[in-house]
Amino acid sequence: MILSRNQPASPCDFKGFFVYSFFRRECMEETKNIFRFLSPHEKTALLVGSQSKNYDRAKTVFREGETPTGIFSLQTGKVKIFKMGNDGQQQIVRLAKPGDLLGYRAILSGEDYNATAETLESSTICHYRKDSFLKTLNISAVLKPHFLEHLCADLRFAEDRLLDFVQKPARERVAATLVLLMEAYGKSLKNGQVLIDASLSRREIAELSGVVLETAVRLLADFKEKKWVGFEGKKIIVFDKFKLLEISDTSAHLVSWR
Amino acid sequence: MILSRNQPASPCDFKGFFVYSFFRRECMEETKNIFRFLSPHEKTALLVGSQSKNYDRAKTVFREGETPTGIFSLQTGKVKIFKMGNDGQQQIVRLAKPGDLLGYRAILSGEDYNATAETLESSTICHYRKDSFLKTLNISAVLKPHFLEHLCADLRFAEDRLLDFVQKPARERVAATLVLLMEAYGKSLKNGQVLIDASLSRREIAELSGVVLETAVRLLADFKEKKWVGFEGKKIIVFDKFKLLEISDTSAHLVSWR
DNA sequence: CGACTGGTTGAGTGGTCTCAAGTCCTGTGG
DNA sequence: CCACAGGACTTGAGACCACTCAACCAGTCG
Repeated sequence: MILSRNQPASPCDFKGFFVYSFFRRECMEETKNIFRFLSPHEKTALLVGSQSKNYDRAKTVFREGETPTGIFSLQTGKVKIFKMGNDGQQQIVRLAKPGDLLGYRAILSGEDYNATAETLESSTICHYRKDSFLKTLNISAVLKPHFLEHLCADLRFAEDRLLDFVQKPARERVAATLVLLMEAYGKSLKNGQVLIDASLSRREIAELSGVVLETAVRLLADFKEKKWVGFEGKKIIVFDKFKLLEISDTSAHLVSWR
Repeated sequence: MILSRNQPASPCDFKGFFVYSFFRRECMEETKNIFRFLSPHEKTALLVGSQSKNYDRAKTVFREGETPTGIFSLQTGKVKIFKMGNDGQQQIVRLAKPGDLLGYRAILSGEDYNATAETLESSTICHYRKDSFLKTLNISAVLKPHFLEHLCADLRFAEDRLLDFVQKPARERVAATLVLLMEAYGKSLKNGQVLIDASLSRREIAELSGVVLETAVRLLADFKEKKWVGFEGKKIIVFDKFKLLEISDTSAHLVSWR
């Protein structure tokens, strides 16, 4: 039901086994994630009921408070995971790129989603059914260690970010956001420049940085004026990534605002 | 080596098996944590090299950047886990109470500690050796699912807190800290009052809240003037927990206070 | 053409920080 | 017993960063 919220059901859904098998292939052979290391037997278990689906830009994959029906794998495209503050202000907590899994925390803890996932551009996402996934998790030797490690990494990331948000002023947080975007979606160009290959609105950059829209606009304009970044349509090119790294790591109040 | 940093080695260490067996009992039979559900065989594996140790107040259990030698279990006492910002400002990321495990994330991810653990009062802490723990993790059927769930809970906690810190003003963050302290260390008194049974300095409350010392002082004085809390020596009594919950606007899980 | 969305810039406000000057408390040594 | 040092805590004054509010511009879509 979650799947059908944003997209009409695939026109092929009713055609039975042949199409079903087609979905299975999409959800396994084109995937870059951990599941490609599963044994044939485990793959079979996992793929029961799996479905691949296309989403337009700005479509909701799952929503905070909903009960999960399975786990998602981002095959192509980009997705943001955000939480809604009680004043309506969104805070992006994570970015996903192809190969990333989505919604596994809710499945593993048996809770409802505590964040919302929305596509940043048109994306292909695979959905593995909850029972199939949990069954595979139990019989597989690689899956539990993988998720243990992955959760550890997520936790470290979240706690590092916590520190950043508490202690860093807006300027450093926006610089840190650009660094984060380089890591997630960056493509290296000539002479050390990096293209952030994602079309993010100013509001989304603000929501990543934990600042208000106008502040993000002003700081980006300032970065541009200083020739650290440039704008190419809706995309950002980083001219001086070392400067951004320096700013984002510098402690509060030592930065001069020339 | 970490263990011997704060406390001299136990005078009984050299006495061989008998004392060794004594440590084992302390590290298992008096523990409240997940390990009590292990089978005898698994317990045996886990307890190889385990040691119980007493720490005075304000002693470091492990330090950010160090390489872990094992996993810790807090038997009695209280411990804070904090990260150091690059301006020297500390940020407390978690509080531990008896039964909690410490340092498992570093072990599970194979990284160095990325936070420091320090006792808030004199505590008894058990240390299980890394190799013993990892071996037990592999042979046990309950341990991996337990840690998966636990990491999920930690991650949820960290992301919820991230949102709080970004979006909430100082007043709400300090109120949220008091709610957090009630959940961690609260003891119910008559007429719905709650004693926060921990001697925290104003600085520590500030570090929990992500505000500066003076701001924490001012806001606590304000809460006291409004008769929401009172001070009993270095401990805090919450007179009106509903008011604090309202102010902090937190989605606290309203746990029962012992 | 107007409505609308996304972006930009200006002005003013206020919350939180810094700095500084105290006060209270506790332990120590004379 | 007092004197005193040093730490924790408290309070005041001022600065400043980031927020809100508001106006405006540039596209785009109907």
